[in-house]
Amino acid sequence: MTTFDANGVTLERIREFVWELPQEGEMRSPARVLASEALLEQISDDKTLEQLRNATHLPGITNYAICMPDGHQGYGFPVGGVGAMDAENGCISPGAVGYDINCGVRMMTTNLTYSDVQGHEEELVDALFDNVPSGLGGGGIVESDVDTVEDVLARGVDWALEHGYAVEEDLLHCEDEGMREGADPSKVTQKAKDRGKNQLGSLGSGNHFLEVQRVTDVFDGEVGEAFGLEKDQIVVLIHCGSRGLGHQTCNDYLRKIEQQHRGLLNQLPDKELAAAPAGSQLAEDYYGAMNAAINFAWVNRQLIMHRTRQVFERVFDRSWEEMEMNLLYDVAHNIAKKETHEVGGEQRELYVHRKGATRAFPAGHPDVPSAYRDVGQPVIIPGSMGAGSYVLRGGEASMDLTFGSTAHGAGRLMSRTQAKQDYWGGDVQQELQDRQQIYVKAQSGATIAEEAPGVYKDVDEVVRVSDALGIGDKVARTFPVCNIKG
DNA sequence: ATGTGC
Repeated sequence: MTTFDANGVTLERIREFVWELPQEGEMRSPARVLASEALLEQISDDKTLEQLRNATHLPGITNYAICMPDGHQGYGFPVGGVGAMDAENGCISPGAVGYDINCGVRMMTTNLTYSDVQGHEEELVDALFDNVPSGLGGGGIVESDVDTVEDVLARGVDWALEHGYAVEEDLLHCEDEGMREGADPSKVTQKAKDRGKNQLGSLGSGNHFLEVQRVTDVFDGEVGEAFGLEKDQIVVLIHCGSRGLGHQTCNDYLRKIEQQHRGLLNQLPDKELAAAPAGSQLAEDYYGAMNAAINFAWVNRQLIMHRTRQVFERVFDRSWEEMEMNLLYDVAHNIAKKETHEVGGEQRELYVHRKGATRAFPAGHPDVPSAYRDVGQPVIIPGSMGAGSYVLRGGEASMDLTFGSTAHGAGRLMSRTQAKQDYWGGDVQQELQDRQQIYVKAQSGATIAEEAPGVYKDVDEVVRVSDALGIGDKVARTFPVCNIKG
């Protein structure tokens, strides 16, 4: 049998791109890594595999703890990790959702082509940078009070529709139609709401960005047509999350779990995996608060998209409707959700944790919006700012292999600290412009260094694995035109 | 990811 050894963890090759860590000791399930050998090499000297093994200690973990092709180490649970825990006898873990609750991506299509934008790149990037709030701290598109935040937490994009920041079709092209059931604003702390009230409609920092892109390849014409994608078309990608509100919510519940469920915590190999037992009051409270933070993030991306439409109207002197600036889809890649999956021939209700992983439901699944039901849900996988992105569609194998999930990005190769030692923001920015005609504007040079293309894995390789496994199939590829970030 | 720590 072919094996792969790294950092005291031995993986067995099941078949191409499928590697298994057999169950042993205190593990409650085996673990699986979905990767090529090249991608495995890149996680062989950090804590990714150890964290994946630790995740199998969580109560109620079902089938396998799974690492997507873009996986890398995170807080307790790998980024690129999927863990489905029994919703009655298992648990829910904030560290397996991620600090940035409903960090996610949306893509907006247009009827502009690359030639319409060429020559206007600098004007466009400046206008976007001046009008879309970014960077650390406060200042959003909507300055709200705590009452407004509570409305947003409860209703999600429905709030944006009522206030003229969205049209009906935007809701239909969003997971959960932009409103998570079970959101309970009363379970979000006052401190979290205070942090969120002046951040509605802001990108934030780190890997968050707004990027104008052009479609360079359509691999599947039929699905491309269903998604409204054509070669040379201009699209806009928005990547951000729930800002300080989600971060505070994660932190608040980690502390509460540490206080109230010490027994379970002491059984786990890593304190960062802190989990609330399914059925406990705290599990219900976290789920209500997390769902509310999910709604906040959806409104955040909606407001940024609304502002982007206005910026394009000014730059191109046409209405956004005329430019057909429609939402293709919005995907969440840091969430947990109660879902029903077939396990060993029976239907089971599970808390599916996707941390740096994207839902990838195939054609025919009732949760895929009707516009895409025949082809599968759109999956958006951003690469680095020098590489562009992919649009996939949920693959037939995802329900069997990954609880309906695939990758969420290229995946980091090195820490932010290391990145700042290796790169200088201004140089990276200049090179992108000179060599690839990509215009980048950021609040901080340090952010550009931290997000330099060289700190990311090869998104082509990540997507190759997803496509080959049939969990997410290639539909189209894009390349950056201009990018704004924090 | 983050008013850039526990």
